Amino acid sequence: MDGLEKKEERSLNFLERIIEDDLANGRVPDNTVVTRFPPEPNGYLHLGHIKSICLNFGLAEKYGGRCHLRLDDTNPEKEDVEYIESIQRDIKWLGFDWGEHLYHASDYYDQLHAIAVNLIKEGKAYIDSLTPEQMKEYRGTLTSPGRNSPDRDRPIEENLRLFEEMRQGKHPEGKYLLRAKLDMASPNLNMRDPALYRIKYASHPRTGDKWCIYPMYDYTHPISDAIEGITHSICTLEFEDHRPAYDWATSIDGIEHAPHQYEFARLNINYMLMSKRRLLNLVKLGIVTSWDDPRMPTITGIRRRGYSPESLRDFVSRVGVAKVESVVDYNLLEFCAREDLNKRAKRLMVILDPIKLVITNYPEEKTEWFDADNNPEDPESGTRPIPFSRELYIEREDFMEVPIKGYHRLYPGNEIRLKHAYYVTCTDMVKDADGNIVEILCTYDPQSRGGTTEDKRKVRGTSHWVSAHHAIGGEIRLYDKLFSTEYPGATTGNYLDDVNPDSLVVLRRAKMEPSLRDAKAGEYLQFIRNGYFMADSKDHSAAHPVFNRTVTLKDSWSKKANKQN
RNA sequence: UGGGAUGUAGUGUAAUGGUAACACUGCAGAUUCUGGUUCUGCCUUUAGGGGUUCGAAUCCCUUCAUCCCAGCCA
Repeated sequence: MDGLEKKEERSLNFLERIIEDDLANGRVPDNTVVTRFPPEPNGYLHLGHIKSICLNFGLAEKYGGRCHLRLDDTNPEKEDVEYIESIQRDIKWLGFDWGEHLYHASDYYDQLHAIAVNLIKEGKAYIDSLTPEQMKEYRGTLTSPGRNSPDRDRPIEENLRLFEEMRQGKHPEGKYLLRAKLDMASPNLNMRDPALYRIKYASHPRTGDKWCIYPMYDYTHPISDAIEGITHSICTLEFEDHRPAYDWATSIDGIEHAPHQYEFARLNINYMLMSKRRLLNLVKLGIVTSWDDPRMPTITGIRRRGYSPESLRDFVSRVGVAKVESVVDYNLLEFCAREDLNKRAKRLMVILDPIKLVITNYPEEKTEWFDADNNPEDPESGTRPIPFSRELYIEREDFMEVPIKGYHRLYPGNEIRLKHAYYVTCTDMVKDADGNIVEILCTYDPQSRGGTTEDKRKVRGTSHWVSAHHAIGGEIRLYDKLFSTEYPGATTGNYLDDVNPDSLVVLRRAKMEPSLRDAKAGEYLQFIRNGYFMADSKDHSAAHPVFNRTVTLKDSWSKKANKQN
């Protein structure tokens, strides 16, 4: 109880404060907080979007309101149904539900058009025939004001006629533009007569060829928010300069409901890239195999890698939300993955880099079955039988002919425990002609059956193992960070220079517990002492098992060992 | 004197005029049938300067630093 209450006491972030203040002062219609997640369907959702999703859906949930999913599809040149579908799949996987409230900016094209016509009639918008180059020139610069377009005072009737002709497809792309009549001298460039509609002969994923004029973001987004009754429209910092445009659009005559825009800092993580454009580039260049390559920070990629939605949501909540540009440490992401996976992952024994171990005093044909814990963290998880026999595989790094200081695994004369099974002592080894160790010879203590002895003598090392006769083969994909520097591209200016050449290491000689044949994508696994893994959703099969490493286990030994050498 | 925003341990985020704190990282140690987990401890913080105040991370002035904006992208 105490713990729960303390959790509730956690201080509010700035958005929660705004909402609670609005609620307390009766500024929220029907006391219902309405937010929206408005992705543009021009790429796959990534970790950065998860923050926005959690914020928007989380805020609505916390205050008993609702959150809409609105696809911001105003630029048919870049958008695609592939993305529209993946976005919905990814949000659902994260565990959020927009219920009936799935919308598209394109749902409002008719209304948007009618409002634009009204604007023209009121003399608040005009058709401009400036070329893009001229537009740029007339716009002025950051430090100097712009100039009015010669078309700014075009008669209303003519504006109306030209806008209609634009709609009917009577003019080529770029010929005309509908612009709001605001202030060319504004220090805010977004207010220097922003474009409202442009001509684009592109077929739209939803409206097909109905339109050849498409509305711009600064016009569409705020009005869409207003139409849907959004109360709190939250977006990232770079839209701060657009807020005056937002406020202008939501105060157009006839728009009753006026939502407000609030900005927060987008999520950045070191060693990662978080822009759709650059992620798309990685796919196009073949640096990764696809959008769902397990090294990608896309939701679909992280999912395939083996992260759970719970750990991702936990990550976002730990990151917090503020208005300061920040870079979150990659370590926090891995911490969240491990913390979650530790509680839920099924433990299994897999030898990544096998070396044979023969127990010379163990009967040749005998097989014993031991019960292994499925998860020591979860008493409910039960046990599974694992076969043991005279010939086993252990991890090559679990043996050293000449042990370094502090090494308490297997070496000549040393006794270790084979997890769940017996104590074994190394008596000898077999080498090939080149002097490479090819086999380790041991004796076992029959009294240590099950992994403990009556005399309670201590063994410092415990190794995992698989029975050579029963083991299955398969492919293990060891993933690491896609970039090897904290800020990809920081030194050379080209992020491609910092791609980590070892971001994927494929192991094909691994030996696994037979039960792994039945593993399925979506099952959280821990290969004991090696890390967390998941069957690959595309390539895994019983005939050819394939596992992706989600994240390693924390490893305090290799650090120590490296320091010594 | 273009506009807008932001500065709290290495990294995130609290403290909203009253003892600067939590998490991650890092470093020690204890426990452990995973060198995992768990537990304990340690390190390091209010951008600078001035002012108001009994008292300032918080209010005021000022300096500095960083980020965003000149798409018919979102």
